[in-house]
Parts: sequence; C-alpha cells; structure tokens
Amino acid sequence: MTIGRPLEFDPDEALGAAVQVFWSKGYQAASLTDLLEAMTLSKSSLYQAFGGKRELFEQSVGRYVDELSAVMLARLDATDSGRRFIEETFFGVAHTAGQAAGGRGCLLANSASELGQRDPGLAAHVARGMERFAAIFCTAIERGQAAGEITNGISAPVLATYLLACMNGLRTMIKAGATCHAACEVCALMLRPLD
Amino acid sequence: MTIGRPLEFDPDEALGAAVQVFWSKGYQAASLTDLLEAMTLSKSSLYQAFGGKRELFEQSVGRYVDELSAVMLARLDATDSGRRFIEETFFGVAHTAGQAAGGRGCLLANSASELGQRDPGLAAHVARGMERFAAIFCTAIERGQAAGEITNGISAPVLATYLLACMNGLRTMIKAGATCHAACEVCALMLRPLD
DNA sequence: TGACTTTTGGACCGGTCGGTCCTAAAGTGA
DNA sequence: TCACTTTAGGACCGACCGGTCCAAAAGTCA
Repeated sequence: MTIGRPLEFDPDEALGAAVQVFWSKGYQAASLTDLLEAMTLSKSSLYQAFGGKRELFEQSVGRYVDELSAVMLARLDATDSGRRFIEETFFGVAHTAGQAAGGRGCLLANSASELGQRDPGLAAHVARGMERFAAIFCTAIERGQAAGEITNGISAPVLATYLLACMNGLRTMIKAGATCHAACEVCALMLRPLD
Repeated sequence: MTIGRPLEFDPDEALGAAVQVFWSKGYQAASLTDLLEAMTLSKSSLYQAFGGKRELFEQSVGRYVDELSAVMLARLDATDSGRRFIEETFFGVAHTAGQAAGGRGCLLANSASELGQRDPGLAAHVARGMERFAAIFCTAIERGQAAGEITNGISAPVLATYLLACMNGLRTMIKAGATCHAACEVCALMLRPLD
C-alpha cells in the first residue's frame, strides 16, 4: 500500500490537533477552518483521511478517551495506593479552577452535554467512554478496598459511578467559575463516601 | 405609552418559548428560525423586543433561573423538612434519567458548559445564577440543621456548594445515558454528607 | 378623519458553514 | 522515462447563518 503519492501529514498528529480544537471550542463552535488550520492539512485531505467533521469528531472523542485513560492507568499503576490515586485525581482537577485548562473541562463530558441527546450514535460512544473512566476508578477502588483504605461497605462499581458523576460535577462547577478553594472544599466532601 | 400599533405577541410568553428552545438545543444549535417559529413572531419583532440572539439568550437564562428558583422556593416553603426538600430534589432529578426531560439537563449548567469560558459576560451571568440555586440549597440546609436533620459539622454554604456541584454531576451523568437505577444509587451517596 | 407612533412581514445583505470536485503535483514501480 | 496511484490545493457549491432595512399595516389620540 505504499503506491502513490505519500501523505504529507501524520494522521495521528493531525487527529491530536483536532482533539485540541474540539476540546477547546466544542463541536459546533469548531469550524472546518479552525480544524484545518490546527491540523495543517487541506480540506480534501481531511475528507479523504477522516470522512468529515462529524466523523472526525467521533474519532477525536475516541482518541481523547484512549489517551486520557492511558495516562490515568499509568498513573494508577505508578501509585501504590488506590485511594491516593483517587484523591490526587480529584484535587488535581480542583486545582485547575481559575486556570485556562479548567475552562475546557473534559471533552467527554462536554460532548455529553452538547450532543448527548441529539446524536444517538455519538451518545453511545460517549457512554462507552464514560464506562472506561468508571472502570479505572473501579480498579483503584478495588485496590483501595483490598488495602483497607476504602470502605468495603459500598460495591466498587457503584462507588466508581458515583466518583465519575462527582468528577463531572466538579468540572461543571469549575467551568461555571468556582474558585480553587471552593473546588477543594467540594472535593473533600465528594471523597467522603470512600471512608 | 399606549401610542402606536400594539404588540401582537406577549413578550413574556415569547421569552418562555425561547427558553424552551435554548434549553432543548443549546445556544449555538438554536437557529433564529427555530426561535422565531417557537416564539411565533417575526424577525423584526424579535430584534425590536429582545435585541438579537445573544441578548435573547441572556434574557432566557435569566428567565430560566427566575422561574426555576421560584418553583424551588415554593416547594421549599411547602416542605416542612429542609432535608426532605433536598432529597426530593435530588431523587426527582434522578428519576428523569432515561426520559426526554432528563436529556435536556439544566439550562444553566448547559450554558456554563457550552459558553462558560468563551463569553465572559455570560459567564458572570451563569455564575450568579448558580449562586442563586446554591442559596436555595443553603436555606434548606440551615433549616435542616436547625431541625437536627442535617449535620452541623459542615457549614451550610459549603454544603450548599457541594450539593450544587453534585446536582450538576448527576445531570451530566444522566445526559451521558445513565439509568434511573444508577442515578438513584449515586444520589444516595451524594446525600451522605448531610448526615 | 387624519396625523402620528409603533409593529409587522419579508426582501435583502454579506459572510460562513460543511461538503464536493477537478486538476496539478508528487510520489511509486517497471 | 513513463504509466499509474494517490495526495494536495483550492475553486466552487447550495444552504443557512445572524442581522438590517423598509414599506405596509394597525393601532391611538385629537
């Protein structure tokens, strides 16, 4: 398949750039012009390589989930305590309050909010992504439970779903302009059910 | 001021219709055509009465906050228990999971998510709205604390901020496709800090 | 009735949207 | 070198976007 003129761009890199654009602007506000500029390719290349805006978005969400879960899993494995992993995750997000990074929130949550109900196909995609994040929390919880750092009174999957919902709430409140201090206070309360 | 041709539409009613459109579709996805159709007025009337899409949206958000907080305050006053008011609010939202109403989420949270970082003026508006909802929770908490139904170990404003964040998380998870059962389980955990 | 004020409908605007398509360029293998 | 395959650039598309503007309609008041 090396026949023909070779690609002048790295599809993986281009997709990474698309993720950034969608993450910062959202789906609808991101115009093809924005995307092409960030991805540094021509319109025809985009359509040939990714199919169209909608398809590019779906791939971007997938890529975002893949990357973020890889990062989280790496951090989870590098942390000897499941509980500390969770705490660090939450307080790490809380500390993005007031910063530029905080305003973007989570691409997956943003997608759920913006298009969750309007695009069934994408909704399923988003739901699957959420489950993957929940699964990471679940693993962390199970380790914490085994180590006695986290209560055994609540099943790990339920607790994981709860944490995911809390995380989304935290992100929304940061998007709405909460201070770092307030976000941290809220975090502390959110983590209580772990006890 | 009765001089001239009288309005053929009720501005208040029209604004109510605009709220519904923005609530269902979001700001960017709601076109002027959508709005005009729902509001049953002509483009020139819209511009004369509300200023433009952006201004109409701001007024719609304000109206949404006014209406919803009025409804909540009425329910709060009709409930003799501050704690039960909070529980009913949360489980009421949880039970919208899987329903059409659940997919729309909260207009204020949606606005924060969609435009919070891109429009400073609107962001301030949204933040103020959030504070109003927090204030309602705060009142309920104070009543609950006075009645001994809610712990005094956490200050009412902090607890209120926490509940608001949880509510937003709950809404996001419902938008992302959570089942009613899962939402209720999460609710129960979210309300634990009240103990 | 007639002067005046305001609203209404809709034509019209430039701009941008996502998407298509065709041609030239840039590679490959023989 | 030359036939072949694929990409890149960009002209072009119809549709729709939010917004402006103006003439006709519908009232009020004297």
